[in-house]
Amino acid sequence: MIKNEIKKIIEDSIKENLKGFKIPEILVEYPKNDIYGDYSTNIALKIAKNLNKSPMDTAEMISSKIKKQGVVKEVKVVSPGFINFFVSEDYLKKSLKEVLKKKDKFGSLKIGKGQKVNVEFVSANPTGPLTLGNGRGGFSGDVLSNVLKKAGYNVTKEYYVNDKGEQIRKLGHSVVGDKEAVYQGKYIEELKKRIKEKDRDKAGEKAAKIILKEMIKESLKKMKIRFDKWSSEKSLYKSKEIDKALKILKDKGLSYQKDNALWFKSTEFGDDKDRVLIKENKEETYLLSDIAYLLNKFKRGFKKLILFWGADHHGYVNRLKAAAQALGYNKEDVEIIIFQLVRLIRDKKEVRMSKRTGDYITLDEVIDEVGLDAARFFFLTRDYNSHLNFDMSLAKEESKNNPVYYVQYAYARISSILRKSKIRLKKTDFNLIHHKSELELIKQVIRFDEVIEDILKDYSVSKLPQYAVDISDAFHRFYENCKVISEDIRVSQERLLLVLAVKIVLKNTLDLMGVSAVEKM
RNA sequence: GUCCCUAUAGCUCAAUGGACAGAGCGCAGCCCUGCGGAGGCUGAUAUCGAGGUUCAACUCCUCGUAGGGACACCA
Repeated sequence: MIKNEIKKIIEDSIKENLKGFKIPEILVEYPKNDIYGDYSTNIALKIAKNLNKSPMDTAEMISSKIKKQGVVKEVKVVSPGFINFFVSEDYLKKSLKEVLKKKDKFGSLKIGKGQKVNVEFVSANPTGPLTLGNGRGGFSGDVLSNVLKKAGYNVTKEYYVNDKGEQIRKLGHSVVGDKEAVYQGKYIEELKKRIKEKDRDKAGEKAAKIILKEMIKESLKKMKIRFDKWSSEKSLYKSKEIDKALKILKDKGLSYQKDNALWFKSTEFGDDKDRVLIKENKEETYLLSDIAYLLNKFKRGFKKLILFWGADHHGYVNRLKAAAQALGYNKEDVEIIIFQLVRLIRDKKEVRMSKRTGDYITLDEVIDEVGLDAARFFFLTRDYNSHLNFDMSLAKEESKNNPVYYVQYAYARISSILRKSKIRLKKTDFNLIHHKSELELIKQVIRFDEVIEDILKDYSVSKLPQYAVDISDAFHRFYENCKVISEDIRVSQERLLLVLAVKIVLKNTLDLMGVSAVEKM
């Protein structure tokens, strides 16, 4: 990985110049403008003050000890103190050969060291069809899991089913159709026809099962999301794990009785108020089962728990983190990713998505209308913090003219070229590659593993579609400038190998995103 | 009232505190005697407001303004 090699070079130089100096995190970035080279660092600007030197002098000092060999072709110090690196062409070509050698293994990292990670996402209550919000969390969780696997983690994708309690009871009311009915919509009408139970609780349970099996699981299939593990709230009661969790809290003195209810002293761990575990009516709260579930996950050996929650659950974060600490685990090992909700616009008006009013568009409908690839790409491109507006008409319009097609078109073009060529591809040192657009393309190709590493830092899967667009962009430009298949067999052969490398990496990227790589379109 | 998120081009979104703020759609043009024109190339248009921190602020802090969400013995 070139980025890390450069980091090492900088580190070595600083060590050589300043024995015993405590080096802060060295940041290596891609300069926006290529006159500033391929990689750049601001380290001199960062440490100059501590050294009582000017940033320029510091930068000069660091760069003077860097030899122009191997990866580094040129080092330039630029005001106010940046050190810019130009990567040697030979090194680029060497890295390109590595891509061709490793094929789809390129980009696989060992950072995870096989550590067990649990990623929980969607986990929608079985009370209705999946919504756009579930789509956002679902695609993000799925793709992050793929990236973690690629980085060497042992990942379990998990769905937690709340098949017990208040929501199910409300569902029961709705199916039976009494005064306390809350859910509406076509699916409730369907359920009413199918479920003859007069007992609300039984009706609710039956309905939940049907919804989970026939609606949610079917939607997930459509979304191409496969969970490794399904956990159920009810089973936590059956297995007595609820009691075990309760006992731990009691033994640690972290629960107490008040107003005929049992409370959890979550304030001891930074929550703003204590929370109820067992209500006055002797019923357990969801928090209690969530605590038991947390314990269950840790007991299964996961070192890290990642959860995808919609912004409406934000207030719940401190509670769960408090619970983790109460059980004796680190709150840092519970990573809760909050994504902002999706607003749906139809006919220029906002459509409130609510299972309770029956006024919503299901995820299924959206996928059917815009296509899975476009839907995935659309959701993945947005940052978790963006409050995105999903305009149905726009989405349909864009589905024909979407960045995803730009990427897929690049892939189809590549496939077409490779199909067309009859030249046998042999090993090469790429001595005939020198055009700017060729070199730019190589730089994009070999950057793939750096993208994976970057995503691990903040779990932002949106870097993936961005990268897919970047590499497609570089390819299309290369295509305009350089004819791949020509009379010159030697040039053709080298370019074909470059195209093959692009194909390998692009396929890899699309696979991680769960977007199909099509040979023809 | 308290807490969280957001405000960037006409629209939808990018930009680990960095060097002239990037894409797509839309708009004004140009490019097929060349492997897929679903492409390439030009151009126009943007950081909500006021202070502050910093060598450097779309990014961090404070105060506003506007929008979304959360504040239960609901999940």
